[in-house]
Amino acid sequence: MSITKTYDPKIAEEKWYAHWLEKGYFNSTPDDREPFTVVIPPPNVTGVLHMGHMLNNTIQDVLIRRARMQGKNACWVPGTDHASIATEAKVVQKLKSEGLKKSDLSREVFLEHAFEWKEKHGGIILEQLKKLGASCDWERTHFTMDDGYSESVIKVFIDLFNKGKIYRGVRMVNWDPDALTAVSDEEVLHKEVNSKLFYVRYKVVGSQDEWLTVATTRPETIFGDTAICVNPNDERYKYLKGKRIHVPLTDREIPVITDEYVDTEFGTGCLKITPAHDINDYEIGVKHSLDNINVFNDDGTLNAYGQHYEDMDRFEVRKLIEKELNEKGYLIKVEDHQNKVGYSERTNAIIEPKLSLQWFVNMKEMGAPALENVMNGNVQFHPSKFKNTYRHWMENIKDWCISRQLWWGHRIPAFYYGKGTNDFVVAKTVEEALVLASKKTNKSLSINDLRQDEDVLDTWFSSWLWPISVFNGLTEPGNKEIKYYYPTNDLVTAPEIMFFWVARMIMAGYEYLDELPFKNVYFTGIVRDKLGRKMSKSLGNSPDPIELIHKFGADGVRVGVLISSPAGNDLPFDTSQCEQGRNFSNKIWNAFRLISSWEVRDIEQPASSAIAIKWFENKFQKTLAELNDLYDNYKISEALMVSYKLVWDDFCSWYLEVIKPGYQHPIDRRTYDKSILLFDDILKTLHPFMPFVTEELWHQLSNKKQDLVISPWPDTIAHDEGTLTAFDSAAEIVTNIRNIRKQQNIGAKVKLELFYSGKYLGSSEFTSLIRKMGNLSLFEATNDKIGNSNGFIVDGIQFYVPFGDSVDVESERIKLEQEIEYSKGFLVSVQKKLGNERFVKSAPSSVVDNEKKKQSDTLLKISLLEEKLNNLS
RNA sequence: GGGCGAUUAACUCAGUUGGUUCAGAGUGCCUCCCUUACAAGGAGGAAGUCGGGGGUUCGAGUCCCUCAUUGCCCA
Repeated sequence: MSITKTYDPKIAEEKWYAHWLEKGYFNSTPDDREPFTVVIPPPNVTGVLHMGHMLNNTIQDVLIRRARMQGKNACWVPGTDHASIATEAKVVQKLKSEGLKKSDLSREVFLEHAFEWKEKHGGIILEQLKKLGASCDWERTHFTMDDGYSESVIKVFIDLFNKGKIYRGVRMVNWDPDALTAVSDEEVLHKEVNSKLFYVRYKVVGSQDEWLTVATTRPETIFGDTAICVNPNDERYKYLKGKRIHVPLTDREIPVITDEYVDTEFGTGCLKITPAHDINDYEIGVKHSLDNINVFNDDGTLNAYGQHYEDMDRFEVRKLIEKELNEKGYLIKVEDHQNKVGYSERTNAIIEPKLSLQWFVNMKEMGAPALENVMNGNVQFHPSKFKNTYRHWMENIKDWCISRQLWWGHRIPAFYYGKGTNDFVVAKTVEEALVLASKKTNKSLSINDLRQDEDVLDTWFSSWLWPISVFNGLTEPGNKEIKYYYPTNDLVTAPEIMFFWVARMIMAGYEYLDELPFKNVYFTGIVRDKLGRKMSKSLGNSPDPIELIHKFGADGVRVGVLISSPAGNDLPFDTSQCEQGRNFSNKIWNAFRLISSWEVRDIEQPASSAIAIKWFENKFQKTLAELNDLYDNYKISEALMVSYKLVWDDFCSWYLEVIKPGYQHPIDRRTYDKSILLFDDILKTLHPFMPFVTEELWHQLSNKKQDLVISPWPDTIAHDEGTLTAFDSAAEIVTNIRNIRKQQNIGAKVKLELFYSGKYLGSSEFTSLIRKMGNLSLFEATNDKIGNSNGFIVDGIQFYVPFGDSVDVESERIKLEQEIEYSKGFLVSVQKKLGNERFVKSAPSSVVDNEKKKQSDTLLKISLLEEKLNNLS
């Protein structure tokens, strides 16, 4: 039987994923076992897998696979969200390429196109996750616009409305002039930009030639000015009180008002107030009962108030109006200026603050338990530093604008029967609405008198119910599944989603089930490229995950993304990490190849093998305990590193090298059988990270009744620290011998003699191991001082390797002198400490004893080294 | 402008309540080796004033103050 020299992931990946699915290992139904539930942060239905998903989902899969092996009923619920704006934009774009305009279509026809799009592209990302090895329960796949799910969204809207927690009102919203919809505060990105500050003079009404100068970044909003505001404490402008001002380019006159809001230092200290187009101005407008003049159309062009600029874009107008103001003598000067401008996260359009009638969720009441239960640790954040950010946001939370002027999404279940702001009812169906409306108006209305709200709900207004609604917790309250799986265990997501989603899921949890939605939140970092830039499609700096999987194998890529991504830290990604992962797969593969090449016979077990087994069993147990601890603390990349070193350094470099029989020699059965069991345990602990190669080898190593994916996680038993330290001493001796070989240019095949003076007790049972690994012909105690030899000290014992033919006394002398010098320096520092009375008095006795031991050890070492030096000839 | 982090080797990060030779790991780098599992490999090695300064302490990478740099969130 020949086994390929390098591991080929493709075969194993296809074979085992299909097998796992066929066996239904990923499917979960409630039973007696402890549940372990993870709901996927639903990716955008139109999305394709990017590196962020890779990181995120690999972590979830690691957690889920380990829980499954721990005997828990692991349930990972996959799905997608409908991503209102993003999807609608894509559909609009697609229609445009076919010569169709959204505005020419009816809502029904548009939605047909949208669903068609979703059917075609919606499943891509989930299929990609399978390539990664994601062990989701695919039978539970949800979509936020599925019937049952939609029902719960509408139900929650109605319920919150009836509780008075949802209201409709005119507010300043963030208007996206490209997408033609409002977006929430969280969907606006503020960026520092270079702009201009225009100094424009306004004439005082009734004066001959009296002017005041206003500084503004937005001269095009001049048509919407309804007041000039100065600080009441500003001496310069006290005389203006009660006067009226003429707005340039118009025939309007506006009052001068005073408000402490105005910063006397900024610009001229005179602020023009445009309540319809700036949130701060709006608030001042409300306070001073100013008019609102909206000068923009929804698409960002000016309306009739803009006079001859009507229908021209706001930024075009800014340029033209600068020219006109200048020509007509209104413009005093223009300065360069830096300010922050809001951009739409979805379309990158500059956000236009706009007054409009929208639906809001009152956050005050619902925010309280959501804040409290994170701060008190009921919901744990990993790493906990994110609690600060969370608290800051929750303490300054604003009401949530949930209406979107789109068609793709859950249509708001409000039905209007008149023109008044209050002439509506909220109901699940138009029939129910009719009953309510008739009651409210005391008139007999017909269905034709009712119009449903045209808008849909923010996508997050559906996905905040995700941990509940994937188990039908709202449509069938108290059902078996919601009782079993909820609250879920871990949520894995990016910090940028903390407010969009995490906070709101917690709110929904307490609002509807009076219970947290998940116990732990693991925040991943952002995946960045070598230059530190966030990986994004627009920059084109993100590798295609599927191609990476092709190249390095799913296991290799999983290792690659995990190896340097501690929780909450950004992941500076480089494909070389996947290469490292691939190499690791290969290393494991070759360990197997070595073992499987051995001929097994019933011969005596070498002492070196017996001790190696004893050592590795203890080493494995110690590592397992560490591993469990790291998992419990969500230190996933550290857990991987610990596993990596266990395999590479301990198992391959030491254990296998010790037990490896000579070329074309057989191995004894005891060692062989034990090695298979040890390898099995390793595969178990590696499985969550590298599911494919481990399952493959699990079966190749020996006949198994059970697949690895559902095999029990190894039990922890006490380990013997003494065996481990004894091995470390032995290893140190071997390393010293190798060092001497290297320094003296002695080949690995040349046998050496090793002598030691003193009592070598610590590692006596490791003698045979040292002989084998050091390739020694002799290893014994001596009372003679061996002059011409290379030497080293381990555990206070002097070791000698007599010089062979090639003698280099001088280099050995230098080495010894350096070592003595270092040891003496070290001794001085120790003695300084011990000479300090206050140290001896105040430090705990264990620490003092330790220093004393260091002193005596070092004294011994120095005397040994000096003796050795004297014996050189 | 307000708030919260971070700064340890060339890179990415560990470092629990201050106390063993505590200055670590992986990668990279250097040297030697195509040795009979693996060159996607083996053996060995160099590398850091723990951002600067001050303080508390017998003792500080760890606690406090301050400055610098940098990141994130909010306005």
